[in-house]
Amino acid sequence: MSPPASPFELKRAELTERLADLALRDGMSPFALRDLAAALATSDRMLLYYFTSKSELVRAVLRRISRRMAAALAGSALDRRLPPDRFLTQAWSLLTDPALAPYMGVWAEITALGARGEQPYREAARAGIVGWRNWVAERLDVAEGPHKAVLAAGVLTLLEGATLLELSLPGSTAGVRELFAEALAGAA
Amino acid sequence: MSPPASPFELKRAELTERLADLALRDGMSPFALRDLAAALATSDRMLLYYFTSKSELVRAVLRRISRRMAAALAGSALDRRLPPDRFLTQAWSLLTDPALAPYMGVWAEITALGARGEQPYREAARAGIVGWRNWVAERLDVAEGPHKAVLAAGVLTLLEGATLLELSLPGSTAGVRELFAEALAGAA
DNA sequence: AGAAAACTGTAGCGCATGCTACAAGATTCC
DNA sequence: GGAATCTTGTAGCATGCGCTACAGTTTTCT
Repeated sequence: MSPPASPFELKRAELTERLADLALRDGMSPFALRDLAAALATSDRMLLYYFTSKSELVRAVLRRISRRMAAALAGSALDRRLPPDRFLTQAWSLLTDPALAPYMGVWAEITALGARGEQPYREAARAGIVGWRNWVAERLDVAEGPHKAVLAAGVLTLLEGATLLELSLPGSTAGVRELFAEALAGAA
Repeated sequence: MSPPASPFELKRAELTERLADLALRDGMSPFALRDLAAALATSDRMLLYYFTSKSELVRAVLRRISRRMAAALAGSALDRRLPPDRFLTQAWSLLTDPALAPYMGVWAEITALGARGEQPYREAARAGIVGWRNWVAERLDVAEGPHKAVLAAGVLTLLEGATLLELSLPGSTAGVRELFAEALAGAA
């Protein structure tokens, strides 16, 4: 899919991979080049050699995480079209699953920092939202049209709100999934 | 409501007030003592004298903002009980109003930083969620009981998701308010 | 083999941060 | 009026940050 991949690019890719691990574990905030280098048993000098600047490094890591997340979602049980209420239930379970918690944590960081306009997070947040919306839309078993777009945006709104609330105060959305599954089933 | 208020406390309160203005305008991230001091025409030395440490300063500002927001909401048109669908519509308009955008921006920062476990944001996020939920519950014209709690949490989930999505990508929740207003009306 | 290019280690610059030491004014209280 | 306390300015410490200069080593190419 890409040119033969030079040793430089291979190494850079490997570093990006391991940096993504760290970001998913600890978040993006405590990203300091020296600390990252220590965790990877290299030097900050090396990181800058392969990424030229920190913001470029962050960009690469965000891209990597986004791709990983897309892969995780693609490989999940949610691989076919479902009516809105059933999709909501399934997606809700999926996104609040502990296995995806690291991703949602990073996503929370991105949206909040992006909401404040900070680069490169703003850009990442916008791209993420569009990606999420498409992901939802592709899995909704609903006739194409404006209504479907609104439905997708609505489901996304719920999922976004729920993951953030659950991250901050676990249990604070108990029963909400069922509430809206019923509401959506009724509206269909 | 409190002891006579020493000059010290008065000055501290005034500083907190003006710091809250800055936080609402620029967010919490670029909070550096020297910059804040310059903006207030004082010195970082003074800020530390009145707040003893930066984290205490942040805590004071967050409290102040929370109180202001509560006051703004209490003084809004949303002062009586409404059925869920109508409340949702009204609250949605209120919270996405440009006048409240600064508050929602800070709130986004709090939730995201809190989701990552950073103090004092985590604490502030939890308190905020509980406050929001109570605010919603007090205005829902619904019979007391478990269903009301779920309903309040559901409305909160929608509002939380919508404000974040709108901050990151304005227009991304077009039509969603009406969608759920109908759904909630139907479920009642 | 020798030149050129790619890679990596060491050291440190310049800047920003939260915070402190110290002392000088200002205010209060007897 | 003088002592004690409250308030404020100046200067600077210690640390951490992103990043760079420079030199040395390794690899690649002809």
